[in-house]
Parts: sequence; C-alpha cells; structure tokens
Amino acid sequence: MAYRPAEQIVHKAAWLYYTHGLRQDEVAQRLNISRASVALYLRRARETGVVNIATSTHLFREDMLARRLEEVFGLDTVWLVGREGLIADPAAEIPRLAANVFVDMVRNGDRVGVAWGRTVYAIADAMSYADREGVTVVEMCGNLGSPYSYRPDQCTMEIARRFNARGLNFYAPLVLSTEDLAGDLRREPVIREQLDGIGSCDMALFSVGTLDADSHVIKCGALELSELARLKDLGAAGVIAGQIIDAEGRLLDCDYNRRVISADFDAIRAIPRRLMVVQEDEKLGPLEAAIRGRFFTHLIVTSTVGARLLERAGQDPAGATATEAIA
Amino acid sequence: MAYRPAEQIVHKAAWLYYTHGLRQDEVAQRLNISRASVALYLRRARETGVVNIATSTHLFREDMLARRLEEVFGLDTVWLVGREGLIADPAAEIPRLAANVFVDMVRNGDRVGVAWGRTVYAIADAMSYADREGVTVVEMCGNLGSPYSYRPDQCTMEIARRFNARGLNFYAPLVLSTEDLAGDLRREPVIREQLDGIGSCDMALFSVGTLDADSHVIKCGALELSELARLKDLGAAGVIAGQIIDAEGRLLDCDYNRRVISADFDAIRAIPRRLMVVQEDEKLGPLEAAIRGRFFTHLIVTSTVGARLLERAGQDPAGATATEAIA
DNA sequence: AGCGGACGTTGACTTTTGTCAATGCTCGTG
DNA sequence: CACGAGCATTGACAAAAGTCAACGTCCGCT
Repeated sequence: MAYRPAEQIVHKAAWLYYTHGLRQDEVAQRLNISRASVALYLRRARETGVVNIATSTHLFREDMLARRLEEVFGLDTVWLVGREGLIADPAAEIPRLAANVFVDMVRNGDRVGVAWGRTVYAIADAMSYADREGVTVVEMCGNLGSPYSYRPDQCTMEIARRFNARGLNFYAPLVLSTEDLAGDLRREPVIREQLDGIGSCDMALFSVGTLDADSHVIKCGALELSELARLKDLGAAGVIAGQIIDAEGRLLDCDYNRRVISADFDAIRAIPRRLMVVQEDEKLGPLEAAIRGRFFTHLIVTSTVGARLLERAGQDPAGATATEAIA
Repeated sequence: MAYRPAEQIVHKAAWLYYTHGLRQDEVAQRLNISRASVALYLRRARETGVVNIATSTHLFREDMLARRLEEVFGLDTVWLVGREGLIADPAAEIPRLAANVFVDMVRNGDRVGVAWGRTVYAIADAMSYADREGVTVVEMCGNLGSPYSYRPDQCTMEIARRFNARGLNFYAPLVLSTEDLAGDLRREPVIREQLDGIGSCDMALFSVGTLDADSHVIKCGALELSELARLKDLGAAGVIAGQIIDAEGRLLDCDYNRRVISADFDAIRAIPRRLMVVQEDEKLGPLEAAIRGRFFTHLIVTSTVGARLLERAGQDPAGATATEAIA
C-alpha cells in the first residue's frame, strides 16, 4: 500500500503522543507544526485506525451465568449484556459490544466470513477502523437487493473497509427461481471457488434469523410470505446464512433451501472461531436451533436470553441473581 | 478470576468513556461519583490494561528496505527503526516498537515462549498491560542468577504479569558443570515436560546474543571468559536461548552446549510466529547466523542493520535512500 | 473503645486538549 | 496567467481532563 506522505505525519504524531507519551505541544514542537494540527492529526489517527483504543469486555463476562452457558453448551466464550446500568436498553448495547469483540478476534492475515442481517450491519456500523494487514472478508451467502436495508455485499464491503481488508463478494443471488438453476450456478467454477473458500476462513461473524411475517428473509424478499406456513409445518425453526434450519439445527429439506446459494453448513462448522450475535430476545427459538446445529463457538446475547437458554436446557440459571445484583 | 467490586466501576467508567464516547462529567453523573474519580479510574484502566491503546507500527514498515528483507530472507514481517526524526537513538526506540508489535501478536489462549536477555527485558519493561485471557508464558531456557541484570525467570514472570497470564518457569539451571548431569536432568519428567512444551507454543519472543568479552552469556556467568577463544575457533557465531550457534545457525558441537538446558532448536522452529528483536548494530554477525538457522519469522532491527544484511547477502539495498529520505 | 495508617473520594485549581473562524497554500481550470 | 475552489494550517478561545491537598471512611491493632 503506497504511503501518502500526508499520512506519515499522522503516524508520527500518533506514535509520539500515544506511545512516547508526549504532550500535544511537545509533539508539535518535535514535528514543527502547530499544536492545533497535532490535535487534528490525532483525531484523524483515531478515526482511521492508526490508533486503536480497545476497552476490555470483561464487564460482560463477569457473572456466573456466562460461565454456566459456556459449560453447558460447550462454547468457547459467552458475553452477556444485562442491566449494568450503562444504558437503558440492553439490545442496543449488543452491536457495540460485538464490534469490540469482533475487532479483537480478527488478526492480521485472517480470512473472515460474514453473513448478513440487521445485526451484522449494526456491528459493522459500530466497528472502529483498524490497521490490519492481509485480512480478507468473504461473504458467506449469495446477494440480494434489499429494498429496506443494507445489502449483503455492502455489509461485507463495509466490514472490509474498516479492516483495511480485501472484500470478496459472491457473484450470485442468494435465492434463485428454480432448483436446477441454483444447481448449475453452484457448479460454476467461480461460484464453486467462492463456496469452497468459506471453509478455509479463520473466523466467522453471523446472527440467526427468525421466520415470521416481519422477519428479515421475508422483508428483503428472499422468501415469499405465502411459503412461510408450509415451511413451518415442515419444521422450520430459524435462518442461518440465508438457509432455513429445523429445531435440531439441520438444513431443512425444502424447496427453498435447494434454490439458495450460500455457505455449506459443514464449511461453516469447519471455521475455528465463529461469533454468533443475537440482539433480540425474540430470537430464543432460532438461537436454540443454532446451538443444536453447533453453528458457533462464541456468543453474544442479552442476559435475559442467556438465562432462558439455561432454563430451557433444564439447567437452573443460578447466578442470574448475581447478574441482577450488578446494577 | 474473581472480580473485585472495585474493579467493576473502573470497567464501567472505561466502557462509557471510551466505547460510548461520553465525557468524564457525563460518566461521573451516570455512575454517581465525582468527575475526579472518573479521571482516576480511567487512568487506572489505561495502566492496568482494561483499556488498551495501540498505535499502528506501519511507520516502521513503510520503506522498500523492509519489503526487500522480507522477500530476500523469506520472512513474514520486518520492521525497521531508522531516522524517523522521532528520537535521537534508533536503538532506544526498538524495545518500545517491539513491545507494541509483541502485544499485538499475542492473543487470548496463546502459549508464548520467551528467551531472555537485555533486549527481552527492555521489551517487557516497555509493554503495556493487556487484559488477555488464557495466555501462558513459558521460559525457553534454564535459569541463571544474573548478578548484574534481570534473571530469565523474572523476565518471563514480568511478561506474564502484563498479559494477566500464567508464567511457567524452568525448574533447572541454564548451564550445569557436567554433561552427564545435564543429560540426567533433561531426562527428568518435570524438565522433559517443560522442554516438550516449547514446541507447542503459538509464538516466541527472543533476541540473539554475541560472543565477546562483554556479551551477556559471559557477564551473567553462564560461560567462562577463558572458554571463549576456543569456542570461536570452533566456529561460534552467536547465542540463541543460551545455546551457541555457528555461522550457519546450527547448534555448535561443543562441551558448553552439551551442558546447557534449553529449548531444542527444532522445537523453536516448530513455533509458527517467532519474533526476533535486535537492538545493537554490533549484532549483525550473530543475526546473520540466526537467519541461516531459520530461527525467526518476524524481525525488528535498525535500518542500518537491515541495509547491511541485504548488502552482505549480495543484494543491493535499494530503497535505502528512500529510508534516509524519511527523516 | 480509641488510635493510627492506608486508602478511596472529592472540590477547586491548573494544565492540556478540542474547536473553529480566519488565513494561507496548492492545483486545476477558464 | 489569473482566478477560485478545496483543503491544510494556525491562533485564540472554550471545553475538558489532570492534579492535588484536604477530608472521610474503613480496618487492624493496642
């Protein structure tokens, strides 16, 4: 990456200020510029990721509930947003927390798969810029012109931009009109290659979708409202990377799924670190399905959902009281 | 790790201030404490690693020289400290840069091997505290009561402390009086286990030592001054983790090496990311030997040394002029 | 119970940082 | 070549953050 000389001075100012601990006026003197410029450069340094300020997310891991969830469901790490007294609405805090955790989980050279949805976009939005090197962000599902929200490819690209990374979009729609066409397309070398590339990711970021009249797959037009009832009868329980799963987390055997171009579930599960982020308390059911399908290793949810998960798994959510006590 | 309630408020203040972007007085109001306390907590948050401020090290990777070195010697990443006009003495900047790079390279759950030396200790000293989880720091060589400087085990422990990590020290001296004793000790299960654990590290940090009257191994008493001449005749070129290597980077066949308890070279090379840091321009020779022995994948040196390495490898250090131009 | 020390907290003051309108500079265009 | 748009830079002022002595509180000890 060619270095614009203008950026050089920003790096120098940031290094002197943040690493050497000089004051702005000292930095100004050292670099022969005004202090106002130093202040300006430092702001730019923070905004562009030349300087990265990360805050510990321990706050959201500190109660017993999180540890119990990790233990009971065999997860790597669980973060819970409860009533820490930080903000009125826990759900609103989730993308911010997820962005912090996500940025921390991605390192130089990583290949990162992202699925899309409202939550994922909110995370992208809350992410700080970071000066990673050699990161690749790959889309985990086909594309879709979402009329009311952000498109999957925009989502991928936005995240890539924040990591100074290369963004790889799928050259295919998420869902096609016929099974045959989807099959043909999947066999196309370009598409094949993209699908195969998902399994070699180092980490993944996604959410799980619901299946209701106002859920994402419906609203963005991937799925017809009329198909919904029949799918539910077949046992549809949630949506992962644009594909419908049953209550056990298996790919539902249905016409819709056969017309979809998206990541293979085994490929997803082959990714070592998979961060699942769920904002809404209403997604409890789909989340349980996703757990059974072993789709993720790291989880961020509200403590309400955390407690319910344990309850419904026949576990006493002991420590829930501790959570409440935090406030 | 049990959470002292006092720390909780520090985390909360840091989260609100750094992640939500509130002002100190707003944080104070939200947490029902005085603004002065908020300022205090925030400082503590920074000092203890609850908040981590990392500055990009791009500044030290920007010239062609670094890229040429990576290419010619097959290294992963090279950072060069030249005359960026930041500080008078490039060598003094190296531990600071190395500390930044090192902290960035270690992630949760990593097992990190550290060798010791003046440089490694200087790095430990310059490191910020970070709130890593599940990190283990293992000593890569036996111990030694260094009269004039820090001991290997102190070095390991200090680094562990900064990562909130577990530190594993070697339960053996670096060098013994007889070959037999060293052999027996190496075969002891406790020691065997520690030696074996080195190969399973995720990353390593070390420097290379010289062999002169005033070099580290001599000064700390590991090696007798009287032995030096004979070792040089045998082809001794440098020191890696307390062991002597020849110009080709191979373990020198000598009495001293047979009496040493330290990491096996193949185990070191089995570690995927190995950061070599060299402060002194005088270590050019030992460094070349270390390169030939493929001891490291990442390198931090002065640009003077960088240029010389290329020259002596028969490469024109083009771009050196570019380096100078930076100032 | 009384005492003393250590440590956490705060208000008031100082220093440092953020901001913004005004100015200067560069470069493409008529 | 002159002009002006757009952007970088700066000085001066306002806002925010840092500091510290004084005070309060808790806890162990006599």
